[in-house]
Amino acid sequence: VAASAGDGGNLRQRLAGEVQAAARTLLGVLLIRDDASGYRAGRIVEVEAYDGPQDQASHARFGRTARNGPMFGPPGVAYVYLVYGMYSCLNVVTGPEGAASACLVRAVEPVVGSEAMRAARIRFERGRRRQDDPARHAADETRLRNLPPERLASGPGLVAAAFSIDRSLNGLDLCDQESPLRLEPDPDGAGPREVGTTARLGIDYAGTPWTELPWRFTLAGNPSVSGSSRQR
DNA sequence: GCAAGGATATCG
DNA sequence: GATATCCTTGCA
Repeated sequence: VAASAGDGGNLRQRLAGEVQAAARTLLGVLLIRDDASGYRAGRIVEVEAYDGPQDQASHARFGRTARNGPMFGPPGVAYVYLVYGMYSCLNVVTGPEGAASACLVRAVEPVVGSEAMRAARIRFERGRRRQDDPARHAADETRLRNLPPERLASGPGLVAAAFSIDRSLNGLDLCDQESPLRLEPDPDGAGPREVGTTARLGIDYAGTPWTELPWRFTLAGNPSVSGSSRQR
């Protein structure tokens, strides 16, 4: 990745450090989607840190594989993978090249284009089901049409659906202001804020101490943090 | 509590 | 090549 001028380069530099610091840096940063489905922007409010091959919760724990290649590359690049056969998850690669650390973007608070996000969620839900059950589709659409904006991207799979993210964006440079998916500083996010920390979710296989480390970071009290209805 | 769903890592 | 598992979600 070529060094780029301006904020993108600055952000990349801040992502190049320790993954926990990078995770805190990402909180409040704007995720921008600029494609044919409409401009969308949201504030990152929840991330998890994954710290390279020694971290037994990380995809890098088996070393470099066909899937996790971007994790070993330069910071500020997207690592997108498919989980549970149906949801894409967006990670921001962190640390110096070769470090294989990354942050999973778990929740985003919509700022601009929430209706485009809703439309993308509906498209995703339509395409998800193999059997075409019209009644089920109608129920899904009703649920999504009634969803409050702050719940449109309040989970890792939901972030991907709302921002039309799939593995075709794997390896994309998120710090390049020309990218159709990118990161930008939030001019309104510079104020005081409280960062919450908990253990990471969905990694029971990792064993101690990895399951217990407080490496999930949230903007405390933000309505778009995932699992407010089922907090762990 | 569990089904949906496909790629992945690992084993043979 | 087969199979257990997975950084999830929403409904029964």
